[in-house]
Amino acid sequence: MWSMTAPMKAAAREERSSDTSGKTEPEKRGRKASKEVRQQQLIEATIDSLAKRGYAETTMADVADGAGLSRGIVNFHFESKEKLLIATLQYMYDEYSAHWRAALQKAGDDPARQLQVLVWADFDRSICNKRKLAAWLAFWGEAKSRPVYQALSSSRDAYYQQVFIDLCATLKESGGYAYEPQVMALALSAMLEGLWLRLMMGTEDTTRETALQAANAFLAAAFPKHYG
Amino acid sequence: MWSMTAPMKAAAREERSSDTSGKTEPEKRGRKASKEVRQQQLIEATIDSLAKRGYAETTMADVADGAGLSRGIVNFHFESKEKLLIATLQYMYDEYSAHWRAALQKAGDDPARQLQVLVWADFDRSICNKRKLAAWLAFWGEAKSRPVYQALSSSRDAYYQQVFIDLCATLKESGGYAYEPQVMALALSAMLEGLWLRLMMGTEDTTRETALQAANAFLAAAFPKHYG
DNA sequence: CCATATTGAATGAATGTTCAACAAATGGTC
DNA sequence: GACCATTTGTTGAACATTCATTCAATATGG
Repeated sequence: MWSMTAPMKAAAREERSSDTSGKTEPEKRGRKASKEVRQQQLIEATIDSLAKRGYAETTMADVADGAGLSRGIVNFHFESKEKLLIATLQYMYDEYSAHWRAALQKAGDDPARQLQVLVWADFDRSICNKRKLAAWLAFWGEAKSRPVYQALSSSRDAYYQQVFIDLCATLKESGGYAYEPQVMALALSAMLEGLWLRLMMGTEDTTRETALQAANAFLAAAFPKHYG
Repeated sequence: MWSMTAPMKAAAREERSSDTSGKTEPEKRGRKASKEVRQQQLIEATIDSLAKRGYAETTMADVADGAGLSRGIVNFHFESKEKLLIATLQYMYDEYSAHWRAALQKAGDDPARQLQVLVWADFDRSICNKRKLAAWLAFWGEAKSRPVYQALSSSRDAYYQQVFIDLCATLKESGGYAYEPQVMALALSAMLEGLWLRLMMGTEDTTRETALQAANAFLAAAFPKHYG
């Protein structure tokens, strides 16, 4: 439903876990905002709640409170709690998707640079912040037992993976490497997800900077001719 | 509480998601089993439920049913639902911990072989199966919002990470590599967790075999003198 | 004034916890 | 070994709470 509808506007907002709700926004807030504005507001409040309380403890009341609205409002805009959560997941999926596609677009034609840019995109502040990562992880935890989530829950989808494979294949040819592109692409994308996981868990020893360092070390090791 | 108490017995059982409960076990089952047996039985039923229904939908009734016992029994052996879940997480943590330590013990003195063995241990059937992985992910999804889980939820703890760093440092010296041991250790362990994640999600393109292939490709790229 | 949005109390279902009754094991005594 | 008392384990119904959902009343904007 909300596929690709202005996801970057929200992305540019970065972390907003400190300000408790959308109240401070310049949008008309008190009552009678447009449908789209209210829905996005509620989705953002849902992400807040997922990040703060986890999936299991996220309640409709908490979402409504977080948005500064009344209890029944969520069932009006979204039919049920389940649909709200699906819409939220779709929203994050679209945002992530649009982000790496835009980055790739601007990267130019050099495949080595394209791969580098994709890695950077993963650790961009607009995507890779505690709030969003926590929300992703909350969904992942429920994905296997909910078929509806499964398709959307891996932010890196089949197409993303294919782009990785193609880039690895191109680099292999131009650099004369020995690996299988498919295998190396899996190793690389798995490492990116693993670094996300570390950041989500919030262990002190992993920051966005050290994660990026690790990713670069991997690139240098796997493609020494290109990133030496 | 259950730290290190015979975790391998359960590990050897492998996947048991098909047989619905512990009923078929030769242990005395009908009534009045020993405290430890009942607790382990309930923990296994909890893992089943987490894997099948996810964290949010796991109920005390489902756990009791899964173990073939009555409703009130869980509150007798564990004081509350929260304590049952913590005990379950502790149980899995201990099992994982004991598994890689035992593998490392048997690996001999060659650091290259030790690292290889640690990677293999991660994809051993007793540890790396759908049931256990799903349960891990269920806990991870709740970890950031629950301080109690945080320490136990990263199966790979600080000590594990230090072992990785030390091995990377040793290999760097003997192979004359350029990377920073700490950074490469992070990249490697992140990739392992990322591969787990892929396996948990159950996407068709990643199996235990392809995951192991990817891990080996990483080792070969990062330590060409040792795994060429 | 009509369509649309919003409120907040009422409702009912789901679920964790408690507990009194009951059953099985244990151990001591004859 | 038989008997009984005590401890320990188990059951299932009752209870209290939390929460998603519904909806009649109300407010808003066009």
